[in-house]
Amino acid sequence: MSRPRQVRKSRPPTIIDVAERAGVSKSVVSRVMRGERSVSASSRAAVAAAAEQLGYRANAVARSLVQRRTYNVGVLVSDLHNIFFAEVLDGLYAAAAEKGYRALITTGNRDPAAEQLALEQLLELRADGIVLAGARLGASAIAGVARSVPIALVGSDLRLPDVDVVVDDDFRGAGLAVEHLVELGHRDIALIDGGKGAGAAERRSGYESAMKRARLTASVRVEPGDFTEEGGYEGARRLLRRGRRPTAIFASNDQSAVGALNAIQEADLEVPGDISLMGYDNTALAALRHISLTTIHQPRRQIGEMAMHAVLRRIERPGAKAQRHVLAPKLVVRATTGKPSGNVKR
Amino acid sequence: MSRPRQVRKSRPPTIIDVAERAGVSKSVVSRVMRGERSVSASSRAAVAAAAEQLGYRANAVARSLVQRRTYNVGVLVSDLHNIFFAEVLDGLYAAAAEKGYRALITTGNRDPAAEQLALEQLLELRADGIVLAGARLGASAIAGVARSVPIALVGSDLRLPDVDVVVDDDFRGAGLAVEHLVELGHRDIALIDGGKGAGAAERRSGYESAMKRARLTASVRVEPGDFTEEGGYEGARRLLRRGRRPTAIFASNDQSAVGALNAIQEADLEVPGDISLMGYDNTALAALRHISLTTIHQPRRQIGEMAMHAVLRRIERPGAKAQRHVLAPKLVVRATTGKPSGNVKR
DNA sequence: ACCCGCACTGGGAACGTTCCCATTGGGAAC
DNA sequence: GTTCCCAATGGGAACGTTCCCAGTGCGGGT
Repeated sequence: MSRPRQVRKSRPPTIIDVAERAGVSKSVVSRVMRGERSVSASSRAAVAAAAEQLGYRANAVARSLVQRRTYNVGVLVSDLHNIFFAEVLDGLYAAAAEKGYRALITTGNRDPAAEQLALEQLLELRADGIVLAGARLGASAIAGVARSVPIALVGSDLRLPDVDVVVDDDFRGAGLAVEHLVELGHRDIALIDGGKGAGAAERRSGYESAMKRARLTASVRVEPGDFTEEGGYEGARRLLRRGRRPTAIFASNDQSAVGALNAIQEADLEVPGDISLMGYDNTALAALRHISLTTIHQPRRQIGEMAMHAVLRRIERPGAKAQRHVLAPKLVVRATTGKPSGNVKR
Repeated sequence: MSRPRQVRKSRPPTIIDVAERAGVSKSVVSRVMRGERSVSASSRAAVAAAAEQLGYRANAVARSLVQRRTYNVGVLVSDLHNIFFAEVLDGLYAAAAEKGYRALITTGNRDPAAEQLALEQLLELRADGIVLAGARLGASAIAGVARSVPIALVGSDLRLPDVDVVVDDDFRGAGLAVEHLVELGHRDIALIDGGKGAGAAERRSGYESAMKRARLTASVRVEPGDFTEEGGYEGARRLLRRGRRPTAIFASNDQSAVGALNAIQEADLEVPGDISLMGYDNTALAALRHISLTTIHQPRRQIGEMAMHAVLRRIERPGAKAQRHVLAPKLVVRATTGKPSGNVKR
């Protein structure tokens, strides 16, 4: 009368195990799990009890297969080190959860080949939609994917058919920065450029255009940079060395503004006493009390939310057209900007 | 003779579509896709061509169902804003990719309930293993999950059966900090504590123990803090206000060190001329030229790699026992530490 | 007493793979 | 020329769900 030894490594319980234990058919279990009504109270209770006892957990893989959808939205982030994306991810997450989807994050670690691979994997996993945050992928690669799955872009302003794009209005943001400095009385405002970085071109032309509006075309100065601390440092050093030095520096992002801050202090100048300084992005860096940088805020969380909404909308209405969403930046005044000092002739 | 209008929205091609077009059976296609040999060169070519033409992409969902494994490792990160985890994720990713697994990141946004939910979802997705990075989940919740899937912890030093843990040796790291300061000649070394933060307790006792070894028990001073900039600021202010001020401050993490730096400068003291300052973690913050903080480096990337290896090992050898892995921290000397000034009596 | 409708239930097909087994044909070995 | 083996192939079952359709039984309206 020896019982058969249970040798097999126990598999997770299935809907059928639950059905047997509850004394109903698998259909009833399925209905209970999905919260359908038209199940008698007694069946419902029996199923709930059985599931609880067995530690049953729905198998999303099987469900996805039969439903031909996963309720997963893939998010491909170019760089998890970039604090900028953290808050965007918050928005993406929140928006996905609200509509019953999961966001799954992957990254290519700033390597285009790895990014391409990660994208491919998302496709194999049959993500219902994809958000590309700061992707370094080629336009053709993106366009190819866009034909088979709804896709939204954050942080890169490619204009492709069937691709949603969510961007901050960088042109306007740069304008806000210049206007703030002009209002304080600055006329000599230099820009430390962002090179090929995302949004750098828009920020540059926003700067130039605002300078023109303020009739300061003559004092426009664009110093090369690359969105890094090092680039900001070198750019500022060049600006301070040459002839008449500007009374204000507008760095294309916070990172390079911190580099510039360093160069300014090394030159024994005070901020904002001798020179005003602005950044862009309002990252955690700018908020540090020790730095306290006046900067332009992008509604990062909202950017994430909009991107997710765009994708979900096209998942649920396959015909819908992709759009371009532009969000408004905001000025954040902190301690690095002030009136120009009197000892500079005006 | 009207052809039937193709109404159905085109589904992604399956292995069967490819088989028909290539004129072989689905089995052959499957073998080609998996790179098995024992397929004739001609079949292989025909399949490759057909797949290419149709834009076929393997369906990971169906594969996972039949293989009863997904080759996904779920990574639950408590807080994507914490730059500390970015590099850990690099390591996790690299290690996973190397062994043919994918890492899927999710987060609970520092909310325990949301974390619990995210964990549940990972389980439903049938992740083959799970890494919890800085999780705020209860020990019992973790222990429960650990019975059904290999799991590794990073950043929280819970001792649970069947759970791998990877931690930096914080006790030793704090010792390194104190030893560095003692070597420079400091005797009055205060600690700004990390409260309940991860690793804070170990760092505190490491500090106390190292002070004792240096026969400086009498000058041990532990000032409350909480790993935030604000906490560091307030802590340093209290330290500077009271009686004899320390010649060196060791803040439990970089964030609070930056706060302390601010308080020190507000008090018109020079670093390291009047007072030396150390942090812990070697975050990007510490490396900023403008801050240039002497600190303790944790091998973050390696932490990630080890955690992933631990999980993969137990995925592939289900019997294997979980372990506790302790990694060695390293001293990084920058500009905020120096010899104590002469005008303080020794 | 009959029929209709409704609430509830159960069984089978399908989702797109992989895995296993059976079958085929041709070349090598004798 | 026969036998044997192996490379190559094809077909069916299985994975764990959902969805659809066909019952079943019971109550109420006529």
